[in-house]
Amino acid sequence: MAQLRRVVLERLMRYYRFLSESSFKKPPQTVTSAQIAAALDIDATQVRKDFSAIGLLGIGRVGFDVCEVCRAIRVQLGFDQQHDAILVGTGRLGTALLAYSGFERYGLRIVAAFDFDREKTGSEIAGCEVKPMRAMKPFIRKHDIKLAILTTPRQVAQKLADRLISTGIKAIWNFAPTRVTVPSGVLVRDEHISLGLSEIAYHLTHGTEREPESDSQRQVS
Amino acid sequence: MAQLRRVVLERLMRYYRFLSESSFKKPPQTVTSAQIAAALDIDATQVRKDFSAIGLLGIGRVGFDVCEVCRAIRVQLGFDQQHDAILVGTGRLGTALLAYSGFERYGLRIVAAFDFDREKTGSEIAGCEVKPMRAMKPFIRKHDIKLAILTTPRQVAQKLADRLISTGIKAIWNFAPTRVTVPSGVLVRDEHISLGLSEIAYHLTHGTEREPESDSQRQVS
DNA sequence: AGATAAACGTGATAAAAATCTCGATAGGGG
DNA sequence: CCCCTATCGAGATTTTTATCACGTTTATCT
Repeated sequence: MAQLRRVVLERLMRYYRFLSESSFKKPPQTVTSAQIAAALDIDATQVRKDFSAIGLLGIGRVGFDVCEVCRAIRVQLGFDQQHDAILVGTGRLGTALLAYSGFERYGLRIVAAFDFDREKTGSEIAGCEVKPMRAMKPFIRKHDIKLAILTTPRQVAQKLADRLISTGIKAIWNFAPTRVTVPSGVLVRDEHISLGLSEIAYHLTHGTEREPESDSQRQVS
Repeated sequence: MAQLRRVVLERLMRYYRFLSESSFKKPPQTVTSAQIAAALDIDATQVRKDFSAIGLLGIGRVGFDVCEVCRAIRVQLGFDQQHDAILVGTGRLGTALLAYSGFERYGLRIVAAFDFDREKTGSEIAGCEVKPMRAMKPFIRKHDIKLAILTTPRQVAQKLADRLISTGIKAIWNFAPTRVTVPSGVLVRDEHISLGLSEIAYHLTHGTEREPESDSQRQVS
């Protein structure tokens, strides 16, 4: 199977969330591409193409089996496998992520948190132990951790990323408000909330006068 | 000037952050498109095209004036104007956003927070008063608020969005883990962190075997 | 001053993403 | 049983986004 592109992965996630939350799991447990398309504001053809890309076939006049779709997405995105992660930086955002229980359904479990601050180490946040930074390297090695969630201040983000990678981390989910550079073979996903602000500020500043050709709902993501 | 597309706005934000943080503001205060390109992993031509789109011209053999670039981006993205926002839902993520002081430089100020929880109302979070939900409508009207930051649980997000819009809100920055549907003329920016998880989980599950055609650094977002 | 080279602006081109079109398939009603 | 139509699959097309190619501008060196 060909490499799935990022846009496809993100749409798969959207389909998955929609189908998990929706009432389509009641009998007859089928959904059409048009229904998904309408709910998520995506073209129906696009939905079918994405499904086709992960080997899902629908049936004419019926649609797709919801359970089968969810299962296929789980397999593709690896939600069935348990991924243990550590979190680095227990500021407010780090704390919020530790407390968020929604990751478990995607196979993600945060097994430890690390911080420089002596005041914090030793305590627990949302049932997760906060350890001192010097304990990080042995912990990663011992538990063979592959993913780190970076929620530190901007100034130390790159330095910590380097440290994480030298210890064997293969993916970094970066919430620090700066870009992090990594060698090939390691994945970084920068989650800059400030990018969203560019669109919002622009919209508020330049008013609502977009081309009025469409009266449909306006949605971005 | 033509409508700027979302990808362009996001890149402008990245340029702005990079130039604000960087040392290019020292004399001679110039930067070349190639320098920006290298730092942000964007093609240099793209940088020049984006600058050209907001009316910025560089000079051959020199590059661009850093101050002028920053000013132009600020003007385009409206960072010079003050945008007052309210925050709805003072859970952990809401609290983290209230405490984040980085928005001010983009002209965004959170002037009040609202919550259903009687325990929280009346208190202050990071210097921002938490008010009861029934005070929301009069507050929006009185202060002519145009932007709301939505950090509620999934179940109430749509209902509150509807309420916000009926009161005159023109843009919603949605951090609730669900999609929010709005009428035309209102902007929603959904900030789903779980979308990032799709890419990370896929990478961890399917290993690092991407096409090895490029030995450059791997960076997304 | 003229040669040189770094950097720009922009039209042309390529690649990626989204959308359209249409023949095929399969339930449901007569 | 056969028609009708909702739905699918996938090739063709369009739109958007990114990259290339190349002529122009401008500081620096001799």
